[in-house]
Parts: sequence; structure tokens; C-alpha cells
Amino acid sequence: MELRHLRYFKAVAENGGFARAARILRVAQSAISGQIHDLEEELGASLFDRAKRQIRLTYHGELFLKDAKTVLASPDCAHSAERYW
Amino acid sequence: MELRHLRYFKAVAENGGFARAARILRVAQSAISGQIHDLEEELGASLFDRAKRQIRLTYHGELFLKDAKTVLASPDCAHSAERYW
DNA sequence: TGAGGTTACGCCTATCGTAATAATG
DNA sequence: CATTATTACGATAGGCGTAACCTCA
Repeated sequence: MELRHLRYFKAVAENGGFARAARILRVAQSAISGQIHDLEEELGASLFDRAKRQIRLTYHGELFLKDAKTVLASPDCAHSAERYW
Repeated sequence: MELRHLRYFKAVAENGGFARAARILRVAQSAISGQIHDLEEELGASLFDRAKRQIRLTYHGELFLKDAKTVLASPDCAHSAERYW
């Protein structure tokens, strides 16, 4: 698992879809799809409910989103003006 | 920046050298050296003092180590038995 | 001279974009 | 028919190991 997985996952979760996340991150939909797939495989759990047209976070997805946000926001960079990432 | 950079950096810092970190992580020294180099370049600051034979954390290195540890320890995984990474 | 860090180089995997496909409203 | 997610596929980039080099006890 790498930070890229968390960034992509967070973008999808917060924007309600792969397509919108892809536009915002300026990558292809397929890149998002692949990374989310790998992430779900590594975690051994589905993160999104793909039944309907609009995806929804699963229970595991909700929990993992909290952790992802925590990680991505971790360093408050008291010693550095700009964010690390 | 990816989690790999943080893992390598933490290993070097906590084991007092690139060689020992490489042995523990089971990668080549050159892999460690390259990733630390990239990390320092991205941060725009040296993380280690290489003047003497044994390396030492710089001021920025000390600060960044705290952040790295925070990130790597972030998810307490209340909902999952095993660690994410 | 042996151990540690850096650099050069080639391999190999993984990520990416394009494009085609299926499904949904 | 427009939008969205998945999949196949080829190209590219990046991480890794090997090996050579330099430095220091």
C-alpha cells in the first residue's frame, strides 16, 4: 500500500465517483479503477458498493476513509511552510 | 512521496545506517540510498549528516522522523486485526 | 582491508493513457 | 444516447539488484 492508493480512494469517496475523481486528479478513469481494485484486494474487502449507478462506501469503506484521511493529514508541518504532499 | 520513502527513512534512522536498514528490509543498500536521496530532494533538505562514518539525523531529519512515525502508525485498525502495512 | 555509502547501468514490474465493452438512467 | 466503471493492451517510468568506486576506521 502506498499513499497513492489513499489519495485516489479519498478522491473517489469525497467526489462520489471514479470519473469525477479522475478529472480532479487529472488521471484516467482506468488508473483510478485499477488502484482501487488493488487496494480492495490488499485489504481483502470491498470499499465501494457498485450495485447502483452511483457508488457508495461500504462499511469497511467508511472506516478506511477515516484512516486514510488521518494518514494524509498527519504531518501538520509545524517546521515547514508547505505541505509534504 | 510514498509510504515506501517513510518506511526506508524510519528504518535508517532507527538502525543508525543504510546498510543495517537494507539488511532488515531485505533490499539492497543502493535501493535505500536512492530512495533517501529522492526524499531529501523532494523535501529540499538533508535528513542525515554524512560527515562522519556513522550517519546522524539532521535537525530536519529529527522533525521529519516524528512525522514519518506518526503517519506509519496512524491507523490503529480498531476494525481490523492485522495492520494495513 | 573490510565495512558503509554512492553512482552507473540494465532488468523488470507497475502504473498510466487509449480504446473498446458493458451497464445504467 | 450520454455517462460511468471495467478490461485489454502497449508504452513509459521508476524501483531494484549487481557491480564498481571512494572513503574511512
